[in-house]
Amino acid sequence: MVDRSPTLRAQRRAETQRSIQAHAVRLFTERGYDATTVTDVAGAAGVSPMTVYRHFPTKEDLVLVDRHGPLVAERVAASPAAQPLVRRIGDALVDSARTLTGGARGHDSPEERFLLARLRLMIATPALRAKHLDAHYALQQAIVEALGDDGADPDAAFRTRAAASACLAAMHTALVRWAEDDGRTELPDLIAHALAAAFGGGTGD
Amino acid sequence: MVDRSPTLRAQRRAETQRSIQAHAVRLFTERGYDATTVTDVAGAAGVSPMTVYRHFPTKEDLVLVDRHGPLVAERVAASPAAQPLVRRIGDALVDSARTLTGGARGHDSPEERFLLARLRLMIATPALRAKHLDAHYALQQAIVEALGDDGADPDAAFRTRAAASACLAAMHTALVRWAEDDGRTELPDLIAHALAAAFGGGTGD
DNA sequence: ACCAATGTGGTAGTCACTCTCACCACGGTA
DNA sequence: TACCGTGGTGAGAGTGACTACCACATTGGT
Repeated sequence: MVDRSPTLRAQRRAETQRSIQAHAVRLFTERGYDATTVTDVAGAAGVSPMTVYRHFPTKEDLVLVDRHGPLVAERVAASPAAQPLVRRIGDALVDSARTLTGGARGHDSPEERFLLARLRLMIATPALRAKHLDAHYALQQAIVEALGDDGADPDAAFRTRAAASACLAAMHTALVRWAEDDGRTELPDLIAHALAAAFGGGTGD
Repeated sequence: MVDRSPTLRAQRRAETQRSIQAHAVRLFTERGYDATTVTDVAGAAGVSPMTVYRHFPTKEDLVLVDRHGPLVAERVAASPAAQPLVRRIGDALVDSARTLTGGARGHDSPEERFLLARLRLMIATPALRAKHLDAHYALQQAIVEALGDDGADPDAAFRTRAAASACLAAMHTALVRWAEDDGRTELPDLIAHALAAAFGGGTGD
């Protein structure tokens, strides 16, 4: 027999992980991030504080949004190499945001709303701001690798890194604005606007 | 009555503050940031842990470099308004770096070396990376205010913020490279290079 | 039915950081 | 000189994030 099943044990593990994060985000939005202890989260999820740390290395990771990486990397790699770097990266960021927020408004799946709740929590909570900025580091690395500027020429990697971090910073400005507007504005459009403001009018369609 | 004298009391306060930070930076560079406790720093400076927290709200603030703000703001405000935003901000960043690192090499004052030690510590220590990125937030705000885009048009402020954060992110890439190279490269030149990579060749002289 | 792997809980501990109370040197005033 | 108010400091207890070590139980393969 080929072991096709997700081993049922892994299923349980994934389920508790999902449960912990769901309860965490709920409590954070209800009481606030600082006012909620890890023990509270553990209690709400019906597990011990230990288990929380087994699944999420830090309290901040309970909110961290990590799905951008592969998506952005894929888009960047697929973008036409003739375009300037910031254009390629900028378009990838806008496209990814469009995908993650569900393209046009209308079909807000629960999963999608959960994603946006985490994102807004991350941006609106001062204690998480630094971590969120730091998270863009991983994204930057993913972009550099996707563009293949990683190995040979260190200067090419440096310049790619500079362009990527600049694009991500502009995007972050858009995220902050989006969180402040309480989501009334369309995130992809805001990102395109921020990129245009930083790199000139040609980046966001 | 306005108390005009430095009051000798304030002098003592400033002195202990200087002493605490000096011992902190020394211990951090010797043993590493994580391996040094606040109690260690307090002991080395001959004060109680309480006193450390009275002067520096967090352990991270013992290393934080805060002098860029006013300097960059001043340069940005003085730059010609005809230039595009990223050019004005970029030039201000390069000029400020040149000033803070002592222009040409040669006259490394003790104070200046201390500044650079803190800066390198800040960048090379993973635990401080997030804080350092977060510190650019204050810089970004200073730039927005210096450009006077703060009040009337919210969109102008947004675009300025996007441009400023993008410039700062590019600069941060240069800082990382500089720290990795152990200071062998000239910081202002690296910043100019990073800005050029992100915004096109016209930004760094 | 056995055994190893793995997810989990408990306890104790470290460290950053806060709060509260008391001390005392410094500052101006009588 | 004597007198207080202010402000920098110290000591202690306490909270919360996070870790290390050990024990227990369930799962998965033999």
